[in-house]
Formats: sequence, structure tokens, C-alpha cells
Amino acid sequence: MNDPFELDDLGMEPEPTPLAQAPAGPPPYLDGLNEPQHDAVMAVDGPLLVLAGAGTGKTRVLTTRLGHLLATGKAAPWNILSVTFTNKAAAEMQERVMKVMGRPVEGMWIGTFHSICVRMLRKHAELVGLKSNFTILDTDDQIRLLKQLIRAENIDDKRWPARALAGLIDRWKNKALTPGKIPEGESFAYANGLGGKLYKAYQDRLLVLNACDFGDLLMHAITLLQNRPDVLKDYHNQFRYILVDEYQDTNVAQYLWLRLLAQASKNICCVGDDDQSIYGWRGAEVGNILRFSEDFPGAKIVRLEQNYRSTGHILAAASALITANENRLGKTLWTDQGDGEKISVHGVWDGPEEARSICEEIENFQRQDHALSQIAILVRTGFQMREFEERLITLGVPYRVIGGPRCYERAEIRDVMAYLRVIAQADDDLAFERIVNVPKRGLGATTIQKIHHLARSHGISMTRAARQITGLDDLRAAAKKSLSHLMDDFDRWRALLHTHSHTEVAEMVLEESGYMEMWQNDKSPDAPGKLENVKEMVSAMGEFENLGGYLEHIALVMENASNDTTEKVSIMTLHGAKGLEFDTVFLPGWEEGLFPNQRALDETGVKGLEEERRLAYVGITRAKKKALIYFAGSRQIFGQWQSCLPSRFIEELPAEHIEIESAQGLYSGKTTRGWGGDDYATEATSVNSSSDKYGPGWQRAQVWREKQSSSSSYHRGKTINVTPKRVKKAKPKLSEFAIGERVFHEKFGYGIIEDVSGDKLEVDFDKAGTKRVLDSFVTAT
DNA sequence: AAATGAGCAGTTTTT
DNA sequence: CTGCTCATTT
Repeated sequence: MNDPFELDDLGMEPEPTPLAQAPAGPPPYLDGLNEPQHDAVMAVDGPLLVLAGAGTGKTRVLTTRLGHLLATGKAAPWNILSVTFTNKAAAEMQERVMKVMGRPVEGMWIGTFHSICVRMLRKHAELVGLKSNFTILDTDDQIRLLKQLIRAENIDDKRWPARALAGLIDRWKNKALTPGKIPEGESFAYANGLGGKLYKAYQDRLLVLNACDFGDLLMHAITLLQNRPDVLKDYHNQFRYILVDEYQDTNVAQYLWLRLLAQASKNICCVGDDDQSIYGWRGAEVGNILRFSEDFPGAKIVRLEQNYRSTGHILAAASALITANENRLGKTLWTDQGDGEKISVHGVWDGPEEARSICEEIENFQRQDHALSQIAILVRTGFQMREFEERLITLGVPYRVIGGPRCYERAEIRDVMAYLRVIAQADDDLAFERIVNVPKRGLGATTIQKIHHLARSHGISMTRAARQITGLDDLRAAAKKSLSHLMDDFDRWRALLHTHSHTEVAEMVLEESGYMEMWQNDKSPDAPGKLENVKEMVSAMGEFENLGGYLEHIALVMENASNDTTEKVSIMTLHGAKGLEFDTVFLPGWEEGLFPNQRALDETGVKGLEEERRLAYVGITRAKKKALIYFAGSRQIFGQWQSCLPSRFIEELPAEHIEIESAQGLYSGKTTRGWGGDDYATEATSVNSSSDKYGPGWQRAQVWREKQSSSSSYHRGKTINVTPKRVKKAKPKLSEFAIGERVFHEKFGYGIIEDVSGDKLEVDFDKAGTKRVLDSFVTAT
């Protein structure tokens, strides 16, 4: 990474601070802290890096430290800036400081990078060319706007997708590179050199629209602090103590922002774990945490290594795994909780069997009174979730998916949001465009085109252009009338805000615009649900002070707050699991190509591989008592069967901490056994004789191990070959059966072979329907 | 202006 | 295999 840091040196002496010692004896909030934790709490002045391994009491240290600052009178609440990555983390911090202090604490700046930047920008908007009520665009708006600009440049947006440009711009913004600062050459990464020009055009247009995208929030804040020493000085005076959580996930822009704010007091405490850095792909710089002592000279480093979460084998296996990474600060987790159970590694035949096997196991746990809320299935990618969901549904085991499609992404919610956004901020083109013809009011593509054109050529927003165009003779009479009617409506609704509550206004808008009516008249089966969603949304607005507050919440707080406390199994991605813990963790899909993910390897090579490994580390360390890893011999991806090799991460787990379990019932003699039918699960339980110990996946693993030992430098040497690529299903053993042949299956009866793939057959059974079966389970007739 | 179909791409995600 | 976008049709 080139070095965009041009800030003042940080090497000043820490200013002497008078000690406001607590009276005799240590205050109660320090009770029970171990030594490093205690150190981390007490080292209040000067830069401090807390390397907090998984499950080592990081949050406790952070909150105790905050409490300590307050209790000793070193800082008033408003002297504290505490930055987190998620709103959830921010809320938890606020909550726990209250517990430490035993009373509510108000006035601290606790929030996400983005929410704190918004707060700064709302106050000083005009200094970066915005108005205080600026809109925060989401990714969708961002892409739509870019697409318009790309087309305006007559660039083929097929060949140069807007998404790609959005990614490029995001990466620039993550590094706080304004259009004037992008490195020579990087502009050429898009549309033969037009990237930079489009970036500039995009930023200009955003100012006209009085809008920001997410990246802008940080970037504008940095610009503000850099260009206005007076403003920066005010913040220096205010924020005497800065705390940062999940420091390993910060990007360059966030680092620069922190550095600007911390450069006067130098009282910055960053907490993080380089081994849990899993967001590199979205701009996080592990380098920030690796480089901490250089960035903040005189920094103290405290390592939290005692783990209070997992038992010995789990911890040891995870620790061993992560040592395969080169780029790390290094720490050794330990526990005094005893060895516990080994990690079990299961080879299964394919995806469906993996799902059956795991979900059955969950059912067993349920019968043994394990709390379902203490069980999680952690997958590498979203599409793996479906199999588990389906299986759990058929078994009637309650589950919840965490981090699935979010509610505000639903069309009707976005529509309502768009109405409200236009009312709150008339220049919000993206919102205007979304609802200008929803419900249909005869303002089609042609009209929009004309408004667009006028807006662009005059450098004004569409609302303004629309207003102007109603005074011209450019539109058909009907369109003109409809448009000016709509514009009048908007004015009226906006005026209503002065006299009515925002909730009332919203109700009126949705009624008068015909939006509710549109869904009421809609005959589609999901229309009532959508109507319900809209109503729910409006009632939720009441919890906010005003419209702006509500809109900002939606823009910045993207979590679905589910206070669902019922007992459910959790299904989520490994990314989503960071920071959580469960008694029992299932880790399916540990196969080359899937995990480590092929694309991660292809795109970022060793860096990607190491990040995948950290992901594996995060996964294992979520488990308190049991961790179960699965890999399948073959898997259907995008409708194609692919044969898979066990993940190299399995190989990297020390044998003494794992236990290989066979796929139960598989290959347990040549008994006729259904394959792929739901009823398979009920009988695939008992048989487990030692000669049948290894399922086919495990046999592959043996092969894989042999292969490894014969070329040991395969993935650890310098010539890192991030293959093996996924092996195409090369029809290993050709089946003796042919398509069209009539066969008999003990369980499903007679059927016709529809497809042959290796030794697996797809048979259309007369009675049981189409099933996938192993050829050894059928006989020719 | 809406509806149907062809074509295509398809990790991880918070703000 | 899906779900989406875009273009073509009516």
C-alpha cells in the first residue's frame, strides 16, 4: 500500500496528568481481572494496544477501562470517544459501562465510525460543501447513480459495470483518496482511464444531491479535520481519551481519522486481534494493527492470552492452526479449564448427507436437553445455509438465520423510505426517481429522461429540474399535469412536517400518494404482507424523535434487531459469528475451494489464504465445549456436482486434538440403503464397525494426506501454489448402468435411470419419484 | 407501459 | 440450479 500519511508526527511527550487516586483499596470494578487485563485497564495515558485473543475478556477490559476513566475523574463522559464497528457493539458497550459504574452514564461519544462521522458532519456540513440535512445513500443508490453517470459518458455499462466502478471508488475512499489524489494509473483500472473522471463526476453530483455514500462519511470527516485546524482543535480539547474496538478491522481512512483525533492527547487505546482480521476484502488493513507501535511511538502493548471460553483441545487446535500464518504478531492462548473434548472431524458423502448428519446430531443434543440457543452452524458462504434450513424444517427444529436478507431491502420498505427521503431532503434524486412513478402516474421513461437531461445540463437535482420543467412546454399535457400535481403534493407534505408528527405525515403521504391503495388493489399473494410491512414500518417510526433521526437510523443501523429469545439453533456465516460464542459449533463444508474459498485464493493469493485461515480460527474459537468439522466428498454447486478434497485446514489441525469420526452408516456393508430420500435419515444411525470406519470422504482425505506428504512444500513454501483447484468430476468409476435402463432399488422399487454421473444415478422411480442413488444400491432388472 | 423471456453471473458484509 | 437484469415483445 502506498503511504498516504502526511500527518504531523506523533512523537510528543505525553502531558503529565494529575493522579486522582481512588481512596484506600482498589475499587470494586477491578475485582477479578487477571494481570494483563488489569494492566490494560490501568494504562490510561499514552497509546496502548491491547491484543485480545478470542474469548479473553476484551469487552470487559474496554468497559472497565471506560469506567475507570470516569471513576477516577480523569475524564468526564464527553471527554471520551469510543469507536466500534457495529451498532450492536456500541450498544453493548454503553450498557456495560453503566453496569460498571452502577448508574447511567450520559454524554460519552460511543458509536460506530460512521455514526460518529455523521454527527461531526451534520454539525459542520457546510465546510465540506454539504447541507446539514444531507442524505446517506446506500449501495443500491450509489450504483444507480454511477450507472447514470457511466451512460452519460457513453460508456458501455455492460463492458464496464457500475458495480466495478463502485468497488473502485470504495477502495479509494477506504484509503481517503479524494478524486484529486488518486494515484497515477489507478484511474485506468476502469474504462481505459475514465475511472478518475467518473469518480470526480460522481463526487460533484453527490454534492448537488446533498448526499453522501458510506465511504464519504469517513472521507469528508477527514477532509474536515485536515482543512480546519480550528475544528480539529475543538475535538482535541473534547476527546481526551479515545478507545477503539476491533482495531484489526480498520481501514486506512479510519486509521487516518483516528490519528488526527488522537494526535494531541495521544491517549488512544486500540483493542483488537490480528488473528481475527477477516475483513481484508472490504478494505480492512491488518497492517494497522501490525504497525501500531510505529504509528504511535511509545505505545504500550498488552496481550490478553488467557481464554475463558473454550476447553483445551479446541483452543490448542485453533492455536496450532493459526500458527501456519506468517503475518501475525503472535500470541498463545491458554486456558485452565481442562482439555475437554477433542474437535471431531466428519467425512460425509455429499452436501445433503452433511445436512442430515448435522441436523440429526442437533436433534440428539436437543433430546439431551442441550439449549438450542447454544448450538450454531457456521458456514463459509450463504448458499450453504439452505440445506440446513430445509433439513431443520423437516425435523421441526427451530432455527434462526443471522445476517440473512435484511428487512429494509424489501421493495415496499425502500419505496416508503424513498417518499420520506424526498420529503426530508428534496434534492435526493435517487429517492425521487424511485417513487416518481410508484404508483403509476403516467410518468414513464420519456418524462424521466427529460427531467434527467435538464437536471444534468444545469447541474441541479431532479426535483428542481422537475419543478422547472412543469413551466416549460417540453412534456405532454398529461405528464405535465401529473408531474406538477406530484410536485405540489411534495410541497404540501413537506409543509405538514411543521404542524404534524412525522408518523402522521408518513401516514398521510402513503394515503394521499396512492401508495397504500396500490397494494390494496394488488391481487398478488404477497400484497397483504407488504401492506403489513409498511404499516409496521410507520408504527416503528414513532420511536424516533423526528423524520431525520428515523432516516438516519435506517441508513446507519442495518441490523435487524430481533429480540427473539426463544430457543433456536443459529445458522450464520463465519463472518457473522465473530464476537459470538456457543457451547456447540458445527463447521460444515471444510473443503478445498469452498473453504478456503477458491476466489479468495485466486484474487489475493497468500493474503487471501491467510485470511481464510483466520476465518477458520474464528470459527473454531466460537466453540465453548464442542466443535464439529465436516467435509463432503462431493457437493452440488451451481447445479453442478463437483468432487471435493478436504480442506487443507483439516490437515493443519494437530492429530492429538482431533478425532476422526466416520460418516455413520455409510459403506456399512453393501446393505441396500436409500440415498437422498428423507427417510434415509431415520435409519442411518447405528452401524459403525471398525472395518467400515471411513466414509468415502475420509478415504479421499487419506489420499489427500499422502499427496501432502509427498510434496510438503505444497502450500507452506515460498512458491505458494494456492491450488489445488477444485477437481472437475471426472466420472471416476463409470457406472455399469446406462440412461434409460430399468432398475430395482430395495427401498424405492422399480424405476428408469434418467442420468448417470460417476457411480451416482438419478432414477425416476415408479412410486417414489426421482431420487439420486448410488449404483451399488440398485440392480438391473 | 407492462409482461414475458433470454441471458448470465453467482464469496464473505457493516456502515 | 437460482435470481437477477435487460431487451424484446404486445
